[in-house]
Amino acid sequence: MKLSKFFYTTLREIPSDATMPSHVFLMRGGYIKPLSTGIYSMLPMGFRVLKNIEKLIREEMNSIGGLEVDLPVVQTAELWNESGRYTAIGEELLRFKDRNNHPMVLAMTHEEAMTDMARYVLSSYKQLPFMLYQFKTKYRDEARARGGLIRVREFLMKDAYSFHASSEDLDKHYEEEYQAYLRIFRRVGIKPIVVQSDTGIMGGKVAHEFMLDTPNGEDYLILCKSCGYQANREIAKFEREPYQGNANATPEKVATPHMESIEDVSKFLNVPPESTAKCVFFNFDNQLITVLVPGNLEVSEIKLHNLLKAKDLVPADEAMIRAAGMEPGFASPMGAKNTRVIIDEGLEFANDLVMGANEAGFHMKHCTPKRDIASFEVADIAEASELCKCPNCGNKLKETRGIELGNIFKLGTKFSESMGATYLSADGKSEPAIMGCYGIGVGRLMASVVENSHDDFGPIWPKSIAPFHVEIVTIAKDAELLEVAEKLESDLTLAGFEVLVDDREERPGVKFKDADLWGIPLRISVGKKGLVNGEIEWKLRTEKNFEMVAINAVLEKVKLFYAK
RNA sequence: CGGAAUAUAGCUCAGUCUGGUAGAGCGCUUGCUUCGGGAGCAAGAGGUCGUGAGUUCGAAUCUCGCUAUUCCGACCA
Repeated sequence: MKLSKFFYTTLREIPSDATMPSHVFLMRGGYIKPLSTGIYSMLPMGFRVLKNIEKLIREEMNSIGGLEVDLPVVQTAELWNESGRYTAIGEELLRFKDRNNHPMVLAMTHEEAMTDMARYVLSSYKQLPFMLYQFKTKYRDEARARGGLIRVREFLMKDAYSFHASSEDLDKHYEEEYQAYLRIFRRVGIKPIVVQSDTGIMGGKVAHEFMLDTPNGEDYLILCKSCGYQANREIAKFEREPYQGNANATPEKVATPHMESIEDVSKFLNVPPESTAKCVFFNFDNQLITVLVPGNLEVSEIKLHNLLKAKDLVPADEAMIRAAGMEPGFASPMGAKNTRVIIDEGLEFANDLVMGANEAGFHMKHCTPKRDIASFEVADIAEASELCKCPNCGNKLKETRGIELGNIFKLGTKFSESMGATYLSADGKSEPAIMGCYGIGVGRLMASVVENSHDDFGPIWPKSIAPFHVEIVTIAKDAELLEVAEKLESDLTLAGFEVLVDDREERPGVKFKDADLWGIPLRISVGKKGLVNGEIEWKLRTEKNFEMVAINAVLEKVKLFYAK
């Protein structure tokens, strides 16, 4: 491909709205073009990378028995009603009406459509198991798209769904998917952190997320360096260390004027934060939920969400709190009425705590929940942090941030049951298929590769997905140089390599800067000086310096380079 | 959905406070000179100053509404 015939652009300056490296370079290199918030067009350069990633994922899906299909993006509300998700999902699901006034949706994922396809064909246990996958546009009406391709509204996703006759068979396939995912990420140069994750409104039980470890990540991960426990902070468990003081001391009211935060109170009373109890209020279906966690920790809204099976959970307003007999800022469930009280596991056996006195300007010392709170439920509702210890081995936990590259998920029978994807078992009984689902965001992976592999000048694409295998740059406008470049191009192309020739009448500096933005693994420069000796310059994108190579040795050397 | 900000040439931005002929750099076109990490000179093309009202003799500039975009947070199979 001659650059003069290619459709491309590069930006000299950093787009004003780009902050993350992947966003900056994908814009500057002319890979993507924004069309609206979180909606991007792919230019030829970007599309080539995307297609290469797609190809690589396809190979791995086929290698574990996947069969590629294609499902519609526009679907009926009716289909989504079958699974119950038409009402269960909030505004993230884009709803609209067609000309006949039928309610429709833009698919944000394809469990329903895939289950629909499965039930059309499935009738006997003899057909199981099978795994179907596709590369398909998803639309999610994200409240806040950000970071270029990292979090978008419309995106390409590989989504796979497997169907099984037994949970053992699902387990077996789940492991195959897990290994295939590791291979996919390794092939693009990423070593993911695999964490246990929330199963959310998908139903199901076990789920893992594959995360790129990066400070730019949106997800918080909790890791144990000694035993390998890894979980998304949303659901991470940790060992509780109930505060133990003087178990026999009885509650005593103390003045704490204007001390509304845990930090203020613990400093003022000279007690450690973990000896206080943080009281947080939520409104769940107009019922007041009072949550109590150790003062040094935060409430995990995800855990609470899952515990309550809540769709809408919002902070309670002051009037509601006062109506239950509590005083915001100085609150505790002691003596409270008309509220459901949930306390974290870490407080169940704690004693001698400082809690609110439900009177402005006062707290109570020496409180023991078991004794002093009339009735409560105990649950795991505090958020893990670096202050906590590993639930498995008791060592100190670490926190890091990550970008979710993909997830795998044991769905179970949520969809097959509600939608009737059943089969007759060997003993003639009708059974719902047991399902798993497995997703990878293709565009997000493309951006993540850049996050993971770039320098100050641009992306450094791995050989597996680079937009071209080789870029040939002519160093001066000279017919002879172009002839050599063209000869190399045709030799390499015949050998199956994809070659970009920068044949522009531009100064070398311009060409080199652009080459860096395109991140092609191998750059061959054809210049007058080298040509005298029948040599070209061989430079890897990963290296700073180049070496001289005889023109007639180039083809073999390229083959060798790409064989590795 | 809360908080903050921005909207002027293809891109990055100045001009707005203090109303009076639409600006710069880069990019683009043409010519000349250059030619190894985003060259120089010269001449050009390119903008209903997001949008709608209002104030004014006069609005990019002041006032109000709307829209879009970005950042922080909330939300997020």
